[in-house]
Amino acid sequence: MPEGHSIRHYADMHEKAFANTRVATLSPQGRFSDGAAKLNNQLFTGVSAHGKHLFLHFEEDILHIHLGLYGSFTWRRGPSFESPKETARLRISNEMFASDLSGPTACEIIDDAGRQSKVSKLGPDPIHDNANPDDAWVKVHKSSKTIGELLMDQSIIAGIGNVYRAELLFLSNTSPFVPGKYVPQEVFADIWANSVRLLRLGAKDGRINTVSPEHLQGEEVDLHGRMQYNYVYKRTGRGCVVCGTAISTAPLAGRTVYWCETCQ
DNA sequence: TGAGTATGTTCAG
DNA sequence: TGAACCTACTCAT
Repeated sequence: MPEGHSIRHYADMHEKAFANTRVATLSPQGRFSDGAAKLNNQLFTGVSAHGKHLFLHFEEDILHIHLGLYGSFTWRRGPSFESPKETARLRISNEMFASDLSGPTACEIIDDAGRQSKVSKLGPDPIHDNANPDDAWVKVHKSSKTIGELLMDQSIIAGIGNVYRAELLFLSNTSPFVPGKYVPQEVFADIWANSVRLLRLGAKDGRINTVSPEHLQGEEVDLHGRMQYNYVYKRTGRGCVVCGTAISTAPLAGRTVYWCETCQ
């Protein structure tokens, strides 16, 4: 479930579980055997993250992980662990915890120059305390691309994906198809402020929840009886949480965008 | 059992 | 712009 909030969540988990301990690493699936051998028995020194990129710091190396669309971590608590699945790219463990990584787009050993190179290609990450949206605003304000495309561009804002795109645009009552240059500055400021708030909330909860308490009505449950967590994302065939209008969909920036034609 | 879908990125053309 | 790639889950047959 990898947008920026998940990466922050996983970073925090690894920090708590492994920081300042010596870890064992192996690659059950075999596609990262050399890397796992190099990391094995190193001191785990800390974590950093920017947007959807996770960096695990070891005493000699940095492990760069990007989960892509399918990647995930499975956590196991010791002192005795279940064996990792055969599909696990990497298991990291100490005496008390194990994390199993499967399906990542990237799992590679880099150095600090490599880390800086990757981060330099990314826009500000709203989840960071010192993130500055000024450059992102300048890029949006100059662009003839739609705001729905721009929000998916990691070099403008890092960490937003298809769910947050749909929800942030809904919360600012903005159509995904408005060109960036026609987005008012106060609307962009609203999108940014909500991204800061919702990415942090998602990182804390470990899942995306964008719906305000006043909209969390008892009847707002999905087919499985679970509470409603999104206003528009994947609500095709159901009504907008606020006004009841059927949710529209269209491909935009290679992904399906969801919006309410009345509210936005 | 197989098709379809998914919160993403990169590279070829 | 489209295809390729990585995995797990749901739904229809």
